[in-house]
Amino acid sequence: MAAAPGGSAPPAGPGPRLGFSTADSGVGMSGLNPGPAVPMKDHDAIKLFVGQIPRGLDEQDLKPLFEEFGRIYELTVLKDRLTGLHKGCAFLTYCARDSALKAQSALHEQKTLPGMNRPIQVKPAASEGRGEDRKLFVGMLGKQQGEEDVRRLFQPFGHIEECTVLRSPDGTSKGCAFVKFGSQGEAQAAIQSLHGSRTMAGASSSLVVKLADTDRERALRRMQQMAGQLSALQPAPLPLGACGAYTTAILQHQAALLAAAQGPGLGPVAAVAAQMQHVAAFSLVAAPLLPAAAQSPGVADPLQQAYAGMHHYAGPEGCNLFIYHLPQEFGDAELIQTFLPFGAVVSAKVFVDRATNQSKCFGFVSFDNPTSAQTAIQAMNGFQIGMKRLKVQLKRPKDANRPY
DNA sequence: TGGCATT
Repeated sequence: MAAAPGGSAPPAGPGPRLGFSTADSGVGMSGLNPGPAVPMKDHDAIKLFVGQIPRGLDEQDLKPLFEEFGRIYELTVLKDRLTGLHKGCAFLTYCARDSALKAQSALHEQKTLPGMNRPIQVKPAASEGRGEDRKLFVGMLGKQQGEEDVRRLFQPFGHIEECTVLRSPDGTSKGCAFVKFGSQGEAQAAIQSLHGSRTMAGASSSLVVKLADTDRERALRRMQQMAGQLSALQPAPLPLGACGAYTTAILQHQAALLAAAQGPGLGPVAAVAAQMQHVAAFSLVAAPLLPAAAQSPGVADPLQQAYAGMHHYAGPEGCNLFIYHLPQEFGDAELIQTFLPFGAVVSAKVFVDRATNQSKCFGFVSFDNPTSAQTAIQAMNGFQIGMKRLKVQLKRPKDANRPY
């Protein structure tokens, strides 16, 4: 009855939104233009949670208490979704951020409403987050796009508190950025409208707009990355393991080839031995570093130097291979292991379909010198695995003309 | 026939 919204509202003009909805989520459409009939709120407005409200008070009763601090944009008493019972609390958004701050400092724990045992609570709603819920990670940007370009893109959705394009030490963009909005609603609106909506010039896929990692997620990601790099650098026990069969077959094949290439006098056994030494030498570099990594992952140490090679990707032209017809189950680590015997692998990447997480059965391997690349082509091009034969050739340069 | 990234 008193619940009828607008029942006693002023007949004309933009009045505050006094609702009785069972709003229980901070996510709303309030970031979008509410239209001419309702007041505008600032982009950096804060949604307040109001607690310790007597059950007898509805929006109209509460309005005078809060209006004292500024114009109200929205005031909603929370009701139980099923029973419709007053839950003793409300969400309150002022048009101006400043009003919310004033109301909070004047009211929070400062007075107790009639019939209540505890003082009123006025504080930012949990949905406002601590900043994490308003901060976006933006991926698949063009490398030439700077902060201003990103701002232009996100400006329509609200007040941008901070905008940072991630860059390598040399200043080149990593193709991603962080954008922090004034409110969670604005951030959500940007995600809805922009994620996947377009492909920026120079990007390989459509724009990514999502919530940024929390600190905890970031720490987890770090650990996973480190684990991945360790497993890639650490050759699996050769006769065993998930890809043992492949590795063994490949080594035998390589042994035969090398034996032929090196002429008489050096048989297959010696060739295999030479490769094992190569692999062993690699292990000697990696293995002693493992305990250090486990104990103090944050310390800058030789481990980071050992990995440094994996961070600068492109070898010069002639060092990069394109490999097609990889087994479906081949990942980066298997690719590295497969090509490690031919030289120092600077990077190896199997391409994965983003939607399905399945390998696309092709990838790239970069060596630190062209001779290793050529040796790898000679040894591995046409190498049969199951029904398929690997195609191993120099990667086509970016600007190469594409034959149909 | 790449470099899909997390201050």
